[in-house]
Amino acid sequence: MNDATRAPEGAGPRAAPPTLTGLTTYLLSRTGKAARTAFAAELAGQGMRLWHMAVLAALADFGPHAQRELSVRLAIDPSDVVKVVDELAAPGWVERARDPADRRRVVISLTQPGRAALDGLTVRAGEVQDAVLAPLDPAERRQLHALLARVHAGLPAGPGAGRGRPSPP
Amino acid sequence: MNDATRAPEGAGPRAAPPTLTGLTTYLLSRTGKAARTAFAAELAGQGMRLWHMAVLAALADFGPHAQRELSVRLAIDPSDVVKVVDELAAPGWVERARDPADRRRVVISLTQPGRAALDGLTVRAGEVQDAVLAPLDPAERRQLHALLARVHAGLPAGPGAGRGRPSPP
DNA sequence: CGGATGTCAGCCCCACTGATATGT
DNA sequence: CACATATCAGTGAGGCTGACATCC
Repeated sequence: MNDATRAPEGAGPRAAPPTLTGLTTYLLSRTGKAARTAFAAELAGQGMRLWHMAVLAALADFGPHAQRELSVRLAIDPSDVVKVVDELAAPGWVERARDPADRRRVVISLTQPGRAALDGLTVRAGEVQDAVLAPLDPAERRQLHALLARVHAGLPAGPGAGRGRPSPP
Repeated sequence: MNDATRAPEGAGPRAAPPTLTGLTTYLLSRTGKAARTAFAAELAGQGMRLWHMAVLAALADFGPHAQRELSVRLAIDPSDVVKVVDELAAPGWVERARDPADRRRVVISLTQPGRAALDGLTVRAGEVQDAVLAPLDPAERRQLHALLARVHAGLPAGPGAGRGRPSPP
């Protein structure tokens, strides 16, 4: 913002620009990406991806879902749900079954091994979180969590909702 | 975590799983992605991308950079710096010049139009941020910002740092 | 609605060129 | 000083992945 025409080589060449770090959304995006990447790497070691855990969590918390319900709840594209469920069904962590009441619907439900797997993943997630939030003490972590929860609750809707996607006529 | 084997379909089919929302890193990732996506959409309307603004900001805050310095500071791959600088140079927002002292180095500097463009983008970013942080009052926003700044400062390093990049011998 | 396929952007790795520094 | 070698900056091509659009 001033006449910083000098190149401050000795003044920290790897510091991020204040113009960016002054934006909370930038920090949000950066830290969020770091957290996501770190945990994705953790999952990759077990041949899994983030959506896999998300689906397991949704099934554990809310019981069986139709695939479309999963896509709505997790804000994931319906096209992509197929593969994720496929890959979760292969090791037997979820099961596809026809809804007895409405045989058109395919209901996905969590199996016991699936629940056990989710528990393991949750532990891993906690470890990664501990590393990411290392600079904060417990009280601050609770504070951060509470604030983020409110921001998260205020988010419009799924993935394409942040964009200019008004209700179609 | 408990015996939530009941399927509360009628209890909010678009609520996120508590197993996930209980993780601060999940909220971080989610809100961060929302912020990033929203602003990226804003920039897309002007034919720009996020890295464009990042480069402009780095140049404005710290003065001219060699491309490699940009790549280090912004944690962006050197290969990708080329295109970004290319696209910023096209409208005349930045200028390339060979360093006379070391002709390997190409020094990028911000032009006046570039600075003006950055100012405009900063305003847009503020608007998007205002929308994202709508649920929080000013004091809470400051709190959130301070916490995120500390987390951000504690992040390992650039892009490949989260992954398995041990120190070479 | 479930499912398959294709496109597009972002991120990253690698190989190549030219300039510089270093060693004999 | 000349020449060979190692090192580093910039550049381009390509691969992998996640998000989204389309069609059956």
